[in-house]
Amino acid sequence: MTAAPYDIASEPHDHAACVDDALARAEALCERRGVRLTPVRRQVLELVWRSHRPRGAYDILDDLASDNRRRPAPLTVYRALDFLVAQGFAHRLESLNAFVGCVHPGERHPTQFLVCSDCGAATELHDRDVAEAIDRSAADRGFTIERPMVEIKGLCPLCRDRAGS
Amino acid sequence: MTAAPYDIASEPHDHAACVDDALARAEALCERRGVRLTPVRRQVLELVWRSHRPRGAYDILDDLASDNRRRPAPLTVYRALDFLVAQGFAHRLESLNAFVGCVHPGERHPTQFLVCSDCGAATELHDRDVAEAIDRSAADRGFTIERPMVEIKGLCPLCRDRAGS
DNA sequence: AATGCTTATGAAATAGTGTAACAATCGACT
DNA sequence: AGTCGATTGTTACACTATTTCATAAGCATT
Repeated sequence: MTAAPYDIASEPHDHAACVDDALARAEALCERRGVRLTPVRRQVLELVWRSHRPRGAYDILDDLASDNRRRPAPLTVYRALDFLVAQGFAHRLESLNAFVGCVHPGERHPTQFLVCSDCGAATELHDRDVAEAIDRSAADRGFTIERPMVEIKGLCPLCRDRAGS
Repeated sequence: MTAAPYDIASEPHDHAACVDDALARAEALCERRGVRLTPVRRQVLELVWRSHRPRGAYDILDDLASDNRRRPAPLTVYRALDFLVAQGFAHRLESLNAFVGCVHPGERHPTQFLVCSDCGAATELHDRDVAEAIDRSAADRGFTIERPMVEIKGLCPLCRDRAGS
């Protein structure tokens, strides 16, 4: 039996399918929720999904500038990103000031990230034990959680192996 | 029996003693480690400790400008902050781009923060369960942790009660 | 004290990230 | 068509952080 692949974020895979899937899900969810996946928002979502590495707002802005005729204002990108995050289609990584597509759009579970400091890939986790430990810890202190933020920096298996060899 | 105070960060207390204590510990640790707590670094540490709310580098810079005759360059503050963080005398809160004094300088345990979105106070935790859950979660995926970052946004008990009443 | 080495600070410019304020436009519904 | 709310455009600005190069301060060794 071979080891299971670490994660889609750092394993080679059919990424075009990833993107198509993400766009299709977003479309469906917007329909259901009665919100609009406008061209700008759709395009930004696509750009966020260009890789599994978190991307800065200005990176995305540069892409928009080359894809389109005119360069939109930063605010345009930030507004689209705000929308995508609010709808759960993307996540913001506070420690990187960057954004990455959400692999489980629609569901709203507490999320953690493993961020590789070498290749930059960000792996989205939904670890119940971590979430519960955080809930308990906050509750013990009478603290009401609004948004727990867990971003774990380190080396992904691929980069670790590469460094070790 | 009265309830234990929530935390020094949001409870009234003798803050001057807090600061004195922090400076004394830093001094002792620098001595032991053979590194220098220069005037700039000392002053920045003091300013980081002006409250239990995380402070931005430019806030600190403004304070330096009014305390001293001349306004130092931003870099001066960032270098001092880098030193303080490296020595474990202060923490950087990634989600706020801000810095706060470390309540347990010298020891190097994994740290979590409860950040009140209302009053801004940041409470430093060292919760073993949270740390271990994170360690397990990363280990399961072959991920080597360098720096786990846990910043929990929400309402501290004081602000929650105030909001509720 | 003079030398050379390392560490720390100063100064100026610039890069990177994010928002405020206001105007114009679009879509859905009377 | 008219109206309302949501979305986008435009300009300017605020905040956060680093690059580059120069200077100075501490320290060990002659």
